[in-house]
Amino acid sequence: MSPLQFFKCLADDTRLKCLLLVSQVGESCVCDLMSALNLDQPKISRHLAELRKCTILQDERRGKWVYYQLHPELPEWAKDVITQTAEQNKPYFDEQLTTLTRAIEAKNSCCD
Amino acid sequence: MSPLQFFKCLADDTRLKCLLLVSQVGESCVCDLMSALNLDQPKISRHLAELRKCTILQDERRGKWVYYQLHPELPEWAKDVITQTAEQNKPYFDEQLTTLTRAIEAKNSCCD
DNA sequence: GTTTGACATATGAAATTTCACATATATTAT
DNA sequence: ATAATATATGTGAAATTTCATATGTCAAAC
Repeated sequence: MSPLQFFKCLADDTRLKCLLLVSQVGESCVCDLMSALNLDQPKISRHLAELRKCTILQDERRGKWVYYQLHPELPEWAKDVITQTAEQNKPYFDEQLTTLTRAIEAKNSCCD
Repeated sequence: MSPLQFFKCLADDTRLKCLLLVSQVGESCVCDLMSALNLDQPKISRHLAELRKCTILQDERRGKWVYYQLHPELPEWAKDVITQTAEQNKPYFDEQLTTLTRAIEAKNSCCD
């Protein structure tokens, strides 16, 4: 993966937030990202597809749900960029992270 | 500077290469970047202006020439992203770096 | 003060990206 | 087999970004 392609993927608000959220919580299903970001389903899905095609995220179907996580073969430098960005820019996605974490913990997420 | 704005700036081939080159050689004038990247003047200039407006690069006029360097107030995480990317993706801009370095060393750059 | 060289910016066209909406697919439940 | 839920994708329009060309600005040389 070229650095240009990588940064193009990070250059969109929806994709960047999805990526930072997933990197912080480990994995997330589409519906939880939907409600955390308060966006409609096709929009989330399309952006996740782009991250998937670039081998930045990996998807895994479990029953009706699809879970996304950082792709295990993502180069180290790219992983570092993502985690560094997440750690140092909490205000950018803090609100969404709180919503997402709360949903996961309370098991009141869509995936019950 | 928001991470989104930052990554949007890196999401263009010309800007990313300019940035990686400048980060590797310390500073560079516009004309040397022009010849290293083999691009016309307005194109380079416009992209440098964007990096300048985002406080990623800093410009400094010295006589007829304008020199660009990483902005000293760039947040650490952002500096790290740039240097990490540069170190781990040499093939992406190696050819241009060689040309640029050679021009600077030989003092046969435009700025004699 | 006119010219020359280095760089910046204005402008509209072209290319790219994003979007909303409709529709398709996959899995589970009935 | 049908329905319901979760997710993916096709499509053309809208928004954004990039580009080429022309022109503007600034500093040094004459």
